[in-house]
Amino acid sequence: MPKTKDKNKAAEHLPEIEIFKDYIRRKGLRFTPEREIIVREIFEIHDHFDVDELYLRLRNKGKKLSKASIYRTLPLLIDCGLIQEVYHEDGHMHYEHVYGHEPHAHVRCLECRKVEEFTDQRIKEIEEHISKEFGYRLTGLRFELLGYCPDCLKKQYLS
Amino acid sequence: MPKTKDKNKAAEHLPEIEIFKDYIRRKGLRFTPEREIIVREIFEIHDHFDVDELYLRLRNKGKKLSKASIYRTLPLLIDCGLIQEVYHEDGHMHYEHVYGHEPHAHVRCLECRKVEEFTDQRIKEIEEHISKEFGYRLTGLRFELLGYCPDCLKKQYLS
DNA sequence: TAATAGTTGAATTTCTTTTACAATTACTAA
DNA sequence: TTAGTAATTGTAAAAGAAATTCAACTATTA
Repeated sequence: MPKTKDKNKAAEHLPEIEIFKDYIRRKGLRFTPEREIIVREIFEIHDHFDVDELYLRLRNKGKKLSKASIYRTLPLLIDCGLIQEVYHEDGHMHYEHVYGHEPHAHVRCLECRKVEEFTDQRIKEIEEHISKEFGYRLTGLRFELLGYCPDCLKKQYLS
Repeated sequence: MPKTKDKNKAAEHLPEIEIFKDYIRRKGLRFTPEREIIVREIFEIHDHFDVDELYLRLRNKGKKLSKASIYRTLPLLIDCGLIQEVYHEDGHMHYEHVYGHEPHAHVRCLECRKVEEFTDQRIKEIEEHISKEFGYRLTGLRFELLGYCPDCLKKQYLS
């Protein structure tokens, strides 16, 4: 078997796909080609993404599936804990991977609109505190800090 | 001057109104009756709110102003730091007061959809850390924990 | 008091997301 | 392997939020 085939094989066994398949079957749903294409594409994006970006990436690769299918697949991926809504901006929702990512916060510059990620041990501590103290079973978090980045502060847009 | 008059007077000097007025004038904008009505109503709501709720509250009080005015006023209130977007749910944005409120997190139950607030000293510590370490000037934060509340866990919806 | 510039409401538009429906297809069990 | 069934798809339409256009109005300034 040629090497390239091996590579492709490896790509087919993304843990995300397996988790999705398990979820789909547990729910009595169907693992369709459309869903597979969408999920694979999402996990090739290594950044925040939105429906339009995902749709255009697929179109550019010649995959002609409808936006309706994307809109229908996203809640499934959220439900099985693979992705989550991160923030609503420019009139639509933005998503990010969850599986394999540590809980983290986003710092957003209100001037240049850049978003940076950072982790802090205290985020987990707070989660644990809430779980134990309030009796919640936590499945996700969104943490966003808003302000102005050093570059924009330097450029004297703001003082 | 009768006591009731004093009470009303006091209500007129809400610090939020003064902050809004200052902002409006600093920007060369106008403090109109519509804006005043909207801002006063917002600060009579002591909870998260959305455009529709605000609009209906005003309607029920016989204040007939347009949703367009609400949509136009909210960004002003966000810009001067009086309110912020908290979360996007049910297809629209929800807001909360910022002025006079300590930074806090929201815990949302994905089953009963209840939202609880809590504070934690570590939230401020993280803010300070980001400010100092990354050189940001921070103006706000959103912190949302998602999961299942003890009541819903008990009801065996989930195990 | 007139001129200027910001604001309002109503209606319209834009855009995101959801949904209805008929055709199609994945899965199940014989 | 092959029906039978129930879920899924794409298309188009619908629903809904938010932004915008525009003429009438109004606060502020000169």
